[in-house]
Amino acid sequence: MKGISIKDIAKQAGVSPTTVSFVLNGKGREKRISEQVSKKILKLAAKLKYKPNQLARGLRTGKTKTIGLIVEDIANNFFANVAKIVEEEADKFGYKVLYGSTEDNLVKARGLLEVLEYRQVDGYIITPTPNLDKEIEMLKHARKPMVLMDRYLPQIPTNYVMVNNFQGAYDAGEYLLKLGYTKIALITTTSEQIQMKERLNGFTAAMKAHRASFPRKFLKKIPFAAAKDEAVSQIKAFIENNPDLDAIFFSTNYLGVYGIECFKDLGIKIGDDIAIISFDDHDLFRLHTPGITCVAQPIHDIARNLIQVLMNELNHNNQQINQVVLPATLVKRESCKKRKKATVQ
Amino acid sequence: MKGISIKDIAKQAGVSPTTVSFVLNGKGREKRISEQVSKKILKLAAKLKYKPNQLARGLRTGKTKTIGLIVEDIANNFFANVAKIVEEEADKFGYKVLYGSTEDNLVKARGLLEVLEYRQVDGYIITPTPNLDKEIEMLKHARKPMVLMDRYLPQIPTNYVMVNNFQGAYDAGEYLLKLGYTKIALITTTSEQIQMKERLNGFTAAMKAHRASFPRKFLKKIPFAAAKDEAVSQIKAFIENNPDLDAIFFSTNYLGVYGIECFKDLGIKIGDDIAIISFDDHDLFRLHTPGITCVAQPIHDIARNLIQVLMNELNHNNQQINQVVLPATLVKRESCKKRKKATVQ
DNA sequence: TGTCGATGCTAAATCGATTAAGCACGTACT
DNA sequence: AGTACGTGCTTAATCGATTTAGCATCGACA
Repeated sequence: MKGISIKDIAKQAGVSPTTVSFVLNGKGREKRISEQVSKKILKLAAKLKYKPNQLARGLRTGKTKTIGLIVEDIANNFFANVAKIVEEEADKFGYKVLYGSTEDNLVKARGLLEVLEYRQVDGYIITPTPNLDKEIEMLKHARKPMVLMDRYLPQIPTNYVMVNNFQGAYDAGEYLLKLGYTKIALITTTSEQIQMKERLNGFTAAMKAHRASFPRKFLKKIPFAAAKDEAVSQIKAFIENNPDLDAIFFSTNYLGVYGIECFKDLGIKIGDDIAIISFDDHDLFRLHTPGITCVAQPIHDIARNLIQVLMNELNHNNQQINQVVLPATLVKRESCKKRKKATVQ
Repeated sequence: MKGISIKDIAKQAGVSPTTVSFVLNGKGREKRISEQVSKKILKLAAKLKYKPNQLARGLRTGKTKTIGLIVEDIANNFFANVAKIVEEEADKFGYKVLYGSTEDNLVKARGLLEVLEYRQVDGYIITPTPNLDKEIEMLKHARKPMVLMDRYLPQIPTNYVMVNNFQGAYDAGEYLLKLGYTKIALITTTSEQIQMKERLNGFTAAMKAHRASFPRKFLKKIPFAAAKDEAVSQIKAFIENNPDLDAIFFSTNYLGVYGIECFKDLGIKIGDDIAIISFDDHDLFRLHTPGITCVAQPIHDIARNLIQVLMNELNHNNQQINQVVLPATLVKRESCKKRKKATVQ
């Protein structure tokens, strides 16, 4: 039942556990263990299928080779995809991943951080919830390797990897204008988090840059905490109260999904009756008829950079801060068509 | 930098580490530690923000309170959703989850199992890849708490939690027949895994039960290893070569997604020109226009049962085998309409 | 003959918790 | 007075690996 330990090998080889440890850690030469003894130990280890107990090793070395991944929702398309690549990339460096979803809830995030600390993870990849500042500050102060994703905390300089939210939203806004749309709404959340602010800013900037009007009433904020049904009915009401709209930009994937649901229920034809763009890509957007134009995040790059930045911290413990901002890509599909009269060239 | 240990508390409280351990483990009464001392220790622990080192605890007790979750693909809708609930449920029992994706690849699965063993996970939730029999057998032999999901290995009696694939596929087939479709194809994979076989069997059984014809040429198997583009083009070719088809049942979610893509490319109208049903539900299916009828798996129930079965093993180490088969639900949407002449009542 | 250095290995402490065994003291009971 | 028992705590071993310090042995060399 119990596993083979270094002691078992030592006994069978007629040497001390120390020697076994040296050899199995590749320090045979350095520690001047003879070739014969080394070979014997290596053979025995293979024969007995020795598996080093990572708990014992971790206890002694202080390194668990584990990283904690805190996402908003592992069942969400975007986070699930990032999680997958993160796991693959971490594996290349010999690290395993413990994950958890916060639902963007501060209490859950605190709980996760606490558990990860208990478990002595070596580093953290964190999607911060609102008001997580204190906890992040503490991790930073404790010099724990850490990198934020999807958003950052403006008050605290830390490593992060994100998409360029401003540019993505700007491109979306500009694209709609160039196609000739003039009455464009932005549907976003009430969340005060930086990524949402930047999407709002990017969109507004595009409107300004092209001297397009963006009246207050064309900005709809859905309470972040709203359950799905509530959100859908608010979006429906907004659409019905603004029949003159010709385009809508949804600032995040689930709002886009809700939006599609609303149009479906209301019998409004996307692409013909109204143009839409959503932040984030999704199978649903690609395969929907009509296809939904979107601002896609570079998921592979995000995940790879997350691990790269974290490994940098883990290995060199340098205090240089890495802030990676990756470009968003506007993926054009049929939900936005060229209007007859373009107002902007 | 270093954390507070039981020794630090002991020193400050002027007692031995043993006493501290007893109190913090709630064994104060049982071990006859006085109220005063208990209180003092509890206060100190709170004040110093003591976090027990799970490595040390695990090393001593042999329990890591960690479970390994091996899925086919964490980025896949179905697995991501299960993973989320698994994490939540495990958390209720104080367990954390280490995950990994196999891509249904034997070598990757072996690697994951090895790493999980190194890390001394207490139990396993496994989506077995083909030919993983030997490894599962070994885990079983070592009496490791384990439960399989999504599929099982017919040769090895183990715990598992699955949807009723036969019934799900049967219901789908029968439903199409009752709607009046007569030329129904099944698109599945070449995978020989049990869940796929049972879906095929269920579908065929429905055809037989209603004396409907199901010619060989209406069964299309897409090589499991096929990349997405290859799979899509094979499905396209199949559809074009069988213009007389009036309905198709896709045996798994990604095939259904590919199918939708094909129909979109080919300009065939789902619901009007052809009826389709897919196994597994998906946002995409719900929000597609027309909505895609599907055989939904009870994701919450699956995840809850997985944890329940595993906790049972972990706590009682009983050798009773738990095999849970949960009902699939046919979710009716617009991709299947009633034909004028029904051939079956 | 004595010292020095290299060679090849080992003893023992350590990481932080758990836990079996037991010690010292006080009280009660015969 | 002596025994027994209950109370309240401690000592020390243990889990399995890593790592520092150092012990023999041998040959070379003065």
